[in-house]
Amino acid sequence: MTDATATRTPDSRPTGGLSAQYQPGGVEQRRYERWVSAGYFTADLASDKPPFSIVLPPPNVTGSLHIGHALDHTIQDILARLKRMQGYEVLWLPGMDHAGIATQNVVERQLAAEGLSRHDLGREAFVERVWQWKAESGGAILGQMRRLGDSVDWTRERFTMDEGLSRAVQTIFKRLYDDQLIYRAERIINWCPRCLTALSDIEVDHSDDDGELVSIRYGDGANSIVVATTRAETMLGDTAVAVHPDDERYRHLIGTEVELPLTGRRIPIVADDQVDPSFGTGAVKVTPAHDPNDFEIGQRHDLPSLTIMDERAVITVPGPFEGLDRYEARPAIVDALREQGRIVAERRPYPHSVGHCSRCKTTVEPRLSLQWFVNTGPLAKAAGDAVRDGRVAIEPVDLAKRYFAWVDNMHDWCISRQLWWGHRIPVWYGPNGEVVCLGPDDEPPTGAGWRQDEDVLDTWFSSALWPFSTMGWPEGTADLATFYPTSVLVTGYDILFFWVARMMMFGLYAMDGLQPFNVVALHGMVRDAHGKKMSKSFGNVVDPLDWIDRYGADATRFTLARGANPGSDVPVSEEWCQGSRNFCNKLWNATRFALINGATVEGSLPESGRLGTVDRWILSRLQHVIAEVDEQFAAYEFAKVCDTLYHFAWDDVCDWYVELSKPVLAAGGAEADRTRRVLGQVLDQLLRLLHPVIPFVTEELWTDLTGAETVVTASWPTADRLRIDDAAEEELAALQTVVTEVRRFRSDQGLRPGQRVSAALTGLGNVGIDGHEPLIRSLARLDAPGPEFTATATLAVTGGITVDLDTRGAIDVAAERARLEKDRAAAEKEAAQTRAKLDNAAFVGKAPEAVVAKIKDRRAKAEADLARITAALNALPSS
RNA sequence: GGGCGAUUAGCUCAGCGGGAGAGCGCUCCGUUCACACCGGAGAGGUCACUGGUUCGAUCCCAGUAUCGCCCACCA
Repeated sequence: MTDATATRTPDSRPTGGLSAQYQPGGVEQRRYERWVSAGYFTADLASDKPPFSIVLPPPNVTGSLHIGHALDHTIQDILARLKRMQGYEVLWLPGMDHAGIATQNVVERQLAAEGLSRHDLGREAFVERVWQWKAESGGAILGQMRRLGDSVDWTRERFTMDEGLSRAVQTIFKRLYDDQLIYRAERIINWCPRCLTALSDIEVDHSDDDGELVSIRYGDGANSIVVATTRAETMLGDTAVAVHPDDERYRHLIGTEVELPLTGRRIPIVADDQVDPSFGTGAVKVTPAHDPNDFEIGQRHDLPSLTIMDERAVITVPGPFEGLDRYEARPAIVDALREQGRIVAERRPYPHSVGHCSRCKTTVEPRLSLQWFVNTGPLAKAAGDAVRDGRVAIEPVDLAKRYFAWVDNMHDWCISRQLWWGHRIPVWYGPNGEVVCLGPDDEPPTGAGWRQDEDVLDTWFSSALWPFSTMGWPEGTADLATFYPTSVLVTGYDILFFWVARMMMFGLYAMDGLQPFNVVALHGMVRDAHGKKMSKSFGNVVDPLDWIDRYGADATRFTLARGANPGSDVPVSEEWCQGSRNFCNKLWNATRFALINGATVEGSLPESGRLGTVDRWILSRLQHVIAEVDEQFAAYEFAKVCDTLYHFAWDDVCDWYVELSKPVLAAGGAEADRTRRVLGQVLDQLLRLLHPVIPFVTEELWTDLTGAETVVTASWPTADRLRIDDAAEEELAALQTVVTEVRRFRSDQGLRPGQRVSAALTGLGNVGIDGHEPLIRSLARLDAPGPEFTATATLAVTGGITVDLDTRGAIDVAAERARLEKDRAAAEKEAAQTRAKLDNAAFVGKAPEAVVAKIKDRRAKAEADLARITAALNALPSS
């Protein structure tokens, strides 16, 4: 012991004698650096262990890790550390995402603060600037991961814009292009007039906004028709009015033309099934260039598409509205129409669903535009089938429904973005309309007039390759051969569509049908103590570093893991984090106690036959806990793992086993030696079990306890059936009941804990704990009856055990009577209930035998209790 | 407009066909030599509502109400 302590600072040592409190700060930093330098986290390709691999969902290089990342990383680290201990060769591959639009926005905002725009810098200089920013921001994120304790393989760190990953992007782009799964087309896409780029469908958030529904008369006299719209400004681009073919009101107008107000243009009235006759007037204005529905109608009827706004949603139609923004144009046009008497009805407010850019919240403008798309049909089919046929399991299974709903109804994916930060589309256009898609090793065409496509790819395009691009694809690397498919993907359900589905599509496509992961373990979002979403505006955001600074990484991790039920959101609060900190401290002190008292892991564990009940009991409990925790881990039930270990550590080990061991250790001798060995064993195993969740404090304690190098690579405990001891567990349960009953009596009687009371215990032999009378006396603070012993109170404990106490007038008879009467009422109720059940022939006839037997036991116990309590009541002196 | 989920102690949540649980909070007692980031004892719930199935329902089924989430091109 003294040898081991010599090299440590006193206040970070459990046995240092100074600190009764665990100080995480220094320990965590020191331990982490040692783990990394020792190479514990580096996956070894030469290993003959079975592989276990996880790729870290790459955080965006924008900004820093938030508490949601901390949850995501904690869960992955738990799995990585668990599997490492279970004998797998673990690869947990870290990295970051360039996060195209998000990062570009951040840097553009910085530039704006300097009064510059990206155009002032030019493309090359701007991209250079983003790289600089990435260097700073990325470094901060890596630092945070170290603070959390992430056991990632730093030698394999990747970035989505790395050389290698860029090759992967270009390779798969070309392959998809050659397979005609990528195409360029003019389509209605979601356009953000602020970010000035196209967006995919899932980058648009819909919300109900207040608008105005105006009804406008097109044409004059008998041939006029009234249309309703929330977007009056788009009427400048109308090229038709559509009605339902069966609508009697308008049948006579189909095929005729009306004059479009304010424009002097005449537009046709067409019949289309898509029109709902019951909505509004049953007549729809058709603006093919600015509405996805209208675009489809336009296609069916061969209507022209008139683009009336530029990329900033400013009206470009020559005339009085030219130069007006869409929101300025709307009232201006309504006013103009009103002047002409064409507004026949207005409804305001009129709430309707409007799409917003998920990045900047600007209202999206549907826009006809030439973009690149992925033909998702065959890819999505494969992605759905892989889950349907069980090759990929989604945990929890409920969320698979959402997954299917998405992949089975997927639209083509718009992948081009009018940004500068990202993977440039590897397509070149020639002077005579040539289009060439280049692979990574192809030389760009030379000669006058050739130019590369200006656009970059959706950031999720490269993310979709992450599980294999990070391992060296398209080269056939050893990493791929060993670690692909990855074992499990851990991520939040919020990016099931953004990322998971797309990794499935591209993984199956690029890796010849091999899925990117075998299991998708989805967790929820971190929320505040009242289940509310965390948001900056609400002021309830938790910074994980703040908690790590004040309570330690272990406490932060435990708090998150403790709330992580599969698929459900995780509420956290500072109070709970304090509770987790307290738990770590409890372990610290329990181990300190053990070390002070000479607990050891040396030598073999004595056979059960040589151990006392208490030792056999705690070892038996330990086996149950190991088995439970294994099951819970296998089901990704991290909250339950934490709960199981928390209660075993605190209740069984600290509150009972340590207390019960004190008199044994104090007595010394061979039994004390055996208990020192058992105590060492229990803590050894407990600390291993806890290590995946709280790696730092367990490392510190375990290495002290065992003298071994590290718990990181220690073996995972296995449950030993032979140590399960039902008899010992029953005996301990009885012992605990006796002690608790006496304590309750003392508390009810207002007897101070220090006040000695002599008592006679009888009936302990009924449950085989007569040998433990000294222990019971010690825990319940009961003296042996002396020569002048007089029983003044009788405690009837379950199981036929009686405690006669000599309280010498200290007893409050009225209180004791009240207490006993309460107990009697409870016993009576229980007796009556069980009796009624057993008297019910239907129950006895139909219920399973075990249930009936259980009820019989309960009745017998209740009746025995009743008899004893009644006797005790009768024995009470009349007050 | 579809789909999914939730409703259990003051708060946040487990549980789930046969005796209502945890953490935190609350009350009382405590300077017992691992720990006051502690120990001991306790209070607190007709398990949303209404029906049904069953010997038996917090748990299964149907409906109702409230809340939440996801998806959606109804002008």
